[in-house]
Amino acid sequence: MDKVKTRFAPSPTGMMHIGSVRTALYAYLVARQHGGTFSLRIEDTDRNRFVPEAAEDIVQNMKWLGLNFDEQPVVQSERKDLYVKYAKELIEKGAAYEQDSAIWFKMPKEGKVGFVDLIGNRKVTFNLSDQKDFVLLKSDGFPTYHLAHVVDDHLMGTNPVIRADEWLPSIPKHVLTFQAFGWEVPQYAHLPLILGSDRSKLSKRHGAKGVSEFHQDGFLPEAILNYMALLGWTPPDGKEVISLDEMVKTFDLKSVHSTPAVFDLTKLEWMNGEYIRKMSDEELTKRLQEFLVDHPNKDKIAPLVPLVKERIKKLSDFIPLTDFIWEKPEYDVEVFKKIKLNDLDIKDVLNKIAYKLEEIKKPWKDKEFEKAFRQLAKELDVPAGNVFQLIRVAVSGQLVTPPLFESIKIIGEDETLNRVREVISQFPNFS
RNA sequence: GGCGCGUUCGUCUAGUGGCCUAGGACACUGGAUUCUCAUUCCAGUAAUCAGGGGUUCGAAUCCCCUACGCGCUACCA
Repeated sequence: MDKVKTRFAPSPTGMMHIGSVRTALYAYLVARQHGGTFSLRIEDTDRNRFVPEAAEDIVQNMKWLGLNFDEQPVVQSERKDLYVKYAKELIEKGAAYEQDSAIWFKMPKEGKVGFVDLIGNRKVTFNLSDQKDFVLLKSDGFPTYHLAHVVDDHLMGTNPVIRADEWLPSIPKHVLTFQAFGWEVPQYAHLPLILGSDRSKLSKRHGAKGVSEFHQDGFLPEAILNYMALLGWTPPDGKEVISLDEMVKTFDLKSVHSTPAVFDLTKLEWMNGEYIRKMSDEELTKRLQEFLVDHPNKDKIAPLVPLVKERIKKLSDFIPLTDFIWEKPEYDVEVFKKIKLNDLDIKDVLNKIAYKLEEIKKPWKDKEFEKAFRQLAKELDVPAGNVFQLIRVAVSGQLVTPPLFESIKIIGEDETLNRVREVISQFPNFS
């Protein structure tokens, strides 16, 4: 391939969709690995479906994902005159005609159009007898996708054209239009569709959200990119967790396959967790602070980061896991009842715990703390884990938390003791 | 209906005529570690390669047919 130039060309009819990330990514990778250019084109020629905020949403999400453009975005609605000019040129050339104040392309009725798709090296042939004339320029003066695609990609020098598989049936229109202008037909790569769990085209009803919603849910851009890349392509060495830079080196359009892939949120979550665990504590802290913009204690989270790192799959998981650190939890008797203490009285055990806590020398140390309560467990003839579990619930109100000793150190000796006492007074008999 | 594309474990996939009685990852199950959860580590369940015909000494891999799925069939993209 010589002078590679790719583009991502979404239409702003809604917020940027997760499925389009893969199209954008592949186009980006092809450009980068060939030292070519990558650009954005906003295809806003359908005024009925136009959503004003959508273009900005797309630009922001591409930025967040790190898929940077090499030039100013092309906005089709700003170059209406251009399409009118070219549509008229086709009339002059006898390839188009005007009817009902729209300009139509005249499709030949005989012959075939064939081309070879970069994906899967598929040779596809269409019989022109199945084709119909189609509109190039609508009566509102805006071009259809077909005209805009041919004009823009010729003018921009796009090669190869990377787009979704749903465009494949339109190939005869596009090839013939390029030829009518006397322009070279670019190479095409039609990417297989991304499907929902019911195997139909991925859409909102599958719970497939916009990119910015994944952002809000606490997904990392690198994990999203990595996961989406795997939908249709496997890195040569089979290693699935792979950075953008590595992808640029090893990606190959020819090894992308032509089979539609089902989007699997569970695997994306796993991938996100992999990236979180791989990060340094400092980096994770920074990312969490950026994510927790309105969190009142975001400046104090650093000591918690190593504690939660292995326990969160998404940045947002941090919140429910650490809420109890900052403020006294709401207690529920039922939660206490789940702890097995043989037939011992919960309140009785809590009193003993409070007593021990007062006894332990401050500042509390992990080992002494642990030793003290293992001994208490022995005295009570209860598994040590169950005693720790009681303390955990008394301190956090929850059965699942980050490691107890470290959490308590962050909460502080006084507050810990307060909470245990609070529980004792709040539930006189635990029944 | 017409045209087109596609079909390997539940999902993403490896595989381009013999290394495949089909390998990996996610998920799931069991076990080890453990103060809960998680992480980590081990082990396991799971595809007669959509079905049927060929070609070949030999096919998941090549050819044909059928079935099924999806896409397109707009002055939407």
